[in-house]
Amino acid sequence: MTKSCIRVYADAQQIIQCKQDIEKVENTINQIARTLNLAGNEVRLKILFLLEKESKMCPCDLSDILGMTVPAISQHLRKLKDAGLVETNKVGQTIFYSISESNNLILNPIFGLLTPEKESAL
Amino acid sequence: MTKSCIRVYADAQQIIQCKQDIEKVENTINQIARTLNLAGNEVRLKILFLLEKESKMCPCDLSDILGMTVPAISQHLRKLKDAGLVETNKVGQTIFYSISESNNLILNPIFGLLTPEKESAL
DNA sequence: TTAATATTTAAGCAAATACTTAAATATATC
DNA sequence: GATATATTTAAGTATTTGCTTAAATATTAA
Repeated sequence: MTKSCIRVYADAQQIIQCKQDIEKVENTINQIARTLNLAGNEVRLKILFLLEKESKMCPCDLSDILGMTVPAISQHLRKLKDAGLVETNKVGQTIFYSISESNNLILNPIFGLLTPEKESAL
Repeated sequence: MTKSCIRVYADAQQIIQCKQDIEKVENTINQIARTLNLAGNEVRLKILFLLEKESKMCPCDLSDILGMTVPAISQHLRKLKDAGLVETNKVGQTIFYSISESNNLILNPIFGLLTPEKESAL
């Protein structure tokens, strides 16, 4: 990164403006990226889909449904919980996970794509 | 994965139903996960945001704006192009990248979150 | 209290990721 | 044709990721 772009037709003003624009949304972009990164994994997206659909599930059930070991599921759930995407409710020795309302703006449009009507449009 | 869940209160019918439901959306989920995974990276999300905003940009400009080496940018662009999220238009020795229309359903709601009004709601 | 169930945590590891630097390719200009 | 610019490709590497297995924790039931 010693030299910068010296394209003949580079629009210096546009580049300066874009730098400012990016800086302005930097925090928001990073937050969205964090959420999308979590949802951008097959297993976790399935977990989120199931929680959205069934409203709550325990690690044991998710393990059964997705055909994966309980620790593997548990570790995915931990990531989702750390990021605030899901929340827990303990009942006896069972821990029910459910979608937390906090990241709705990001996740809801994605869930919307998994309804029968929309699905074919992809 | 030898034993399956034998929770006392497990709802066997629900689990069977969920397995079928997941199988039905398996392909769609995988496709969405692939796109979200690409967008779920700070650098790539910024690239997508800039392409959406400026309609087209070359690797050199993106390198300048994001303060990263050209090869680093180029490799991100390649991933986005391989997935069909962006497309290219060569003019002389400059290659302009732009958002491809194909994954709009997934990406547009995300871009919507980066407008001044919506941003604060996150 | 002992045994079983539900879940998490920890350690280990193979694979994927995101960068770096150097070299290759393609186009434009002199 | 020789040189400069724009971009890609390739090889190397440190870090992250997602699993595995084994052990720890917590709750229930006998």
